[in-house]
Amino acid sequence: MRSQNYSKKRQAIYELLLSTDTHPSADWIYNKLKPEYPDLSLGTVYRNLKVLEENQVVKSVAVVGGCERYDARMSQHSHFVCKRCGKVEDIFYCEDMTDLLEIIHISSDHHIDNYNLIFYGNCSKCS
Amino acid sequence: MRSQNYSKKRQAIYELLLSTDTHPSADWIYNKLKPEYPDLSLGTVYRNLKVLEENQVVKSVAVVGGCERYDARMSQHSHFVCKRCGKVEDIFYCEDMTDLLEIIHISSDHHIDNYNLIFYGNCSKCS
DNA sequence: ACTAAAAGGAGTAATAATTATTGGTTTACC
DNA sequence: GGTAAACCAATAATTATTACTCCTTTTAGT
Repeated sequence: MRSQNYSKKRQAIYELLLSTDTHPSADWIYNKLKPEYPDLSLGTVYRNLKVLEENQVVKSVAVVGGCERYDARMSQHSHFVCKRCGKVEDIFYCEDMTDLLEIIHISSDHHIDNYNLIFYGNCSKCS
Repeated sequence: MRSQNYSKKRQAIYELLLSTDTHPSADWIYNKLKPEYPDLSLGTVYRNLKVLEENQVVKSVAVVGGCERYDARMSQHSHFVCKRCGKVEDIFYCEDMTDLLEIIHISSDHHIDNYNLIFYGNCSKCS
């Protein structure tokens, strides 16, 4: 990584992710940034998403229709996925599972880093 | 669907899923059944998994390394996924979220059918 | 500033999981 | 027995994602 900053495009990808709550796919990001960065390539979006993921400033929160969906909100929260339209929404009301993690760790002897809780259904528009 | 029963191969796929707790992928199922059904085709496995999923006797519980993993255990439970070796294990100790579902339904107006809770980490062998 | 090394990127080719198609076989049911 | 639907193998097609090649930009050390 460069010491100073992210590159222009990497920064743009990150900021787009920060600015939206739609939990976009790589393709969505590509199409959104293409007008402003006409020489952007889809491979660059994928590569930078991976870099941002390694840097722990972005994570994949769900796979909807075979397609990874990303989020720059790193605090623990859950998601709702509409099975019909594929929309992904944040769910903040959620119990703290710290105790549960501890219990599972002790009983299973696995080291658990994090968890992912996804609710599936039909959103208000689709039902 | 035929009125009597599942076809031989569909039944074999379903029974294999019932008999294991490894949460296999389509490919794993294919390779496991191939010796006994030499003319089995991978497409048949995919197609039947989809049929079984529609019939609600099987469900996809996780995507590990870009690969769907299936489970015939339909009662609500959670899973542990090892980030290193990709193993998927059942986690039964888990709070009942019925109340939570109700709260989310009321506050978000989405109709929630089910949820999926996955824990990620390194299994005892890998850590 | 100068330069070698590393990072970043576009464009394209390659992978890999999954799905669709086609054409033939088996089964159910009358 | 005949017909329509279910089933299936084989293959082709699709689609998301990754790897590769070659070029440009940036960085760090002198």
